[in-house]
Amino acid sequence: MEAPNRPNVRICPASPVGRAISERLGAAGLRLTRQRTALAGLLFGDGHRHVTADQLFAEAKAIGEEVALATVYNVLRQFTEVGLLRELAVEPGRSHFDTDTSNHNHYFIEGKGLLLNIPDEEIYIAGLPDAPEGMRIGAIDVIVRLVEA
Amino acid sequence: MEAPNRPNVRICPASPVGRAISERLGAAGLRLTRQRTALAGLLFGDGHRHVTADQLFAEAKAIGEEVALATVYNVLRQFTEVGLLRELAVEPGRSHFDTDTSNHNHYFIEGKGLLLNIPDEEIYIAGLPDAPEGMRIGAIDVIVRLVEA
DNA sequence: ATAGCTGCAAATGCTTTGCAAGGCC
DNA sequence: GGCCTTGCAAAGCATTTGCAGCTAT
Repeated sequence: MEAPNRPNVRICPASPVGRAISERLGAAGLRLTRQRTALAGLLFGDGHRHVTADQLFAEAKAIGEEVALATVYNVLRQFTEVGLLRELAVEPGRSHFDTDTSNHNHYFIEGKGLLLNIPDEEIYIAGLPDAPEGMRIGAIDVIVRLVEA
Repeated sequence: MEAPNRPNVRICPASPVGRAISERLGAAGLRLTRQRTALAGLLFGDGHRHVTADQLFAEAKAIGEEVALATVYNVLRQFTEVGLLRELAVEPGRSHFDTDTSNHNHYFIEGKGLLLNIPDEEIYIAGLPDAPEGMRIGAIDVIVRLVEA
C-alpha cells in the first residue's frame, strides 16, 4: 500500500499545459496514468523541444521514472495522434517528435542528429499551388540540412 | 562460356546519361557491373523518378534481372554517395531516392507512399538566414504532405 | 468493477554486414 | 591475376505487438 507515485517532473493538472493535456487525452479516451504524466512532464514541462524515443526514454530513466521503452513509443504515438506532438521525418530510420505543433521549420545538423527551430521571421514559402483534386495539404515540412563547413 | 548478360533495359554507355554514370562511378573506383548497369537502366533510363529499395528490387525482378535485395540497397547507397541519387527522408522506416539531384521540392501522398515533384515555378522559399558559424547549408528539403480531402 | 494501461519479450520491417564465390579490368 | 562485387543469410536497429498482470476512474 505504499505510494507508487514519484514526486518528480510532473505537470500540474491546473496549469494551462496540464489542462490542455488532460483535455486532449480525455477526449481521446486515454487515461492520465503515472507514465503518461511523467513523460508529459518531460515533454511539456519547460518550453518546446524535440526528442527521439530513446532520448525520452533515457531522460525518464535519469529522473528515476521507470518506464518501458515500448511504453515510450506507445505514448509518443498516442500523443501524436491526439495532436499534442508532431512527428518529423528527418532521418531515415529514426523518428523525431516536436512538442510545437504549430507551423514552423527546422534546421537539422547532420551528424549530430540535432534539430533546431528556424525563427518564423527568417524564412517563408510562397506560391504554393492547389492540391490535386480530392486531396488537401496536411502539413508542410521544411528542413534545412546543415553540415560542417 | 555462355553470355551472362541479359539484353534488357540498359543504359547506352555512349549516351550522355551513360557517360555521366560511368564517369562518376569510375571516379569513385566503382566498376560498371551487370547489376549496376541494369539498375542504372531502371533508374535513369526514362526521365527522372523516385524509388524505394523494394520498388527497384521488384522492377529488376520483373524484367528478369536477377539481383539480390542487398545489392539493390548497396547500389542505391553507392549511387547516392557518388551524387547520382539523392536520398529523401519522408517516411520513418523507409528511404526514398530521387534521380533528380537538383534543388526541387516534393509532394508526398500520405497513405500511398507516393512522391511527386513540385514544379519549380510553383513554390519558393525566401529569407533564409545564414547558417551558424562553422556550418553550411547542405540541402533544403521541402515536403508538402497531401492527405485525402 | 472494469476497461484501459504497462511491462516484458518476442515479432516485424527495413537496412547493413560478413564471408565465400564469381566477374571486371 | 587481383581486387572489387555479388549473393545469401545472418546480424542490427528502430519500432510494434501480444499477453498477463496492474490501475485509473
